[in-house]
Amino acid sequence: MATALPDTTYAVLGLCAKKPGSGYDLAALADQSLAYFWPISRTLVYRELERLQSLGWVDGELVHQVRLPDKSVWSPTPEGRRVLVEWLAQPVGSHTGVRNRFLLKFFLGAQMPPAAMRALLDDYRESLCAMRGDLASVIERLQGIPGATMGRLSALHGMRTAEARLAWLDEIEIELRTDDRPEAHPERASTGYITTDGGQDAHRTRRP
Amino acid sequence: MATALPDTTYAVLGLCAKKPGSGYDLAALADQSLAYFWPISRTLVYRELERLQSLGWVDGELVHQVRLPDKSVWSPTPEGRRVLVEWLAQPVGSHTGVRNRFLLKFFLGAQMPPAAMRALLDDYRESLCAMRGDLASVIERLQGIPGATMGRLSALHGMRTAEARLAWLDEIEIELRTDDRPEAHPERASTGYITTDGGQDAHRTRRP
DNA sequence: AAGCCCATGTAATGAGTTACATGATTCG
DNA sequence: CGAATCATGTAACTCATTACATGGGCTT
Repeated sequence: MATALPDTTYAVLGLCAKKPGSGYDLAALADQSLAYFWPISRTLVYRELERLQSLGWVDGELVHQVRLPDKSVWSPTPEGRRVLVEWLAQPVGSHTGVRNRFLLKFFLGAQMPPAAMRALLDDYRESLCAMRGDLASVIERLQGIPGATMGRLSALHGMRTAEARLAWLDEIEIELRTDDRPEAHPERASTGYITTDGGQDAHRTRRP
Repeated sequence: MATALPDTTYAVLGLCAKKPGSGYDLAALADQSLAYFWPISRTLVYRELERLQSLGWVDGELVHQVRLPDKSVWSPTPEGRRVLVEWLAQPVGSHTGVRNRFLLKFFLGAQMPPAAMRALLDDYRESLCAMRGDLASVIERLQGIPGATMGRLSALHGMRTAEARLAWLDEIEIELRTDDRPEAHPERASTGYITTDGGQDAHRTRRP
């Protein structure tokens, strides 16, 4: 078997399976839907369509337009639909390489002056609130619209996540107010790393 | 101002600010801590150290060892500490390009036969349970360890997120059992996209 | 006249991964 | 004797982004 294709390839395939369209169309649609949890740039859409075509998974129908440029409307081939369903059915696994910029800063943030940490947390709270609000209005709008179920439930997933993280902010607020942060002096502190080896600093260089 | 450096550069800088060490050490530490929310491969650590050195943000002290290979122990320069704090203080923004492989499949999953959707959800639940369990034990172990506060709270962030998503699974279970999924027939259905334009399919090609 | 929309790309750059190379030491 | 650990890389590759190019039509 050849090297596994990137998820983005299947994402584009899935998009034109939902609704056939030009590369431009699909990119615009991706930007309004998948972008929340799987951003794809316009250029990449074209590249993936090229690949999908060479794999025989999509087929382009040239559509002439009078006041607009001609375009190719892409839809999946039967084979394309088959591999899409196959890919969808494969388990997702837990380590999906999720990157969280906030946590990165938060974890390293013991170095920060308290005021900066304050600002970081406030900023995070604000963006979570905004996200919750946005998603709430999306959900409300999609209520009862046939065929919008998956979109609405995806938005709900994001909203529940945002809510939980806001609750987390309240939860840690108490703990950080006690200002019990010994790691503010890095040279003397334990690393505080999330390890599974009993709390000792692992991978210490063995001394001769 | 030159192009912004990737967050990973600051991540490595932050690591050796927490605890100076060889590239090997830092990679191992990253693998036990940051890997949960910011994975960095070993090779990349070396490349970033090189860059950090050329920027004058870290300094390497050569340490001779008798039974082990010599190594360079990296620590941040005063300038390095300054830019680290500066970077930490910058707001994180909401759209951090978070990718969620599960949501990608879930959203496109209207195409799937119900059994495959079932499998996808069960799989997701299982990995969330595992994650919650792992993080719970991490948190318990870090209880009361001085200097482990940030690590513990980061783990708590992950646990709360996992809990909320498990609750989301329960929440949607009811809705999906009704089997009201008109988008199972893509050709006839609305796209169900998360848009902000009033629920109509946007970017339709204007007809002449 | 300026500027956006539709439509399709090219080119350059950069981030990140995986596989591989090397070589001493130490553990089972 | 083989495997793992410590230590530092090189090489090749791929995903993804950003900037740029082109050009007709429509809006203000």
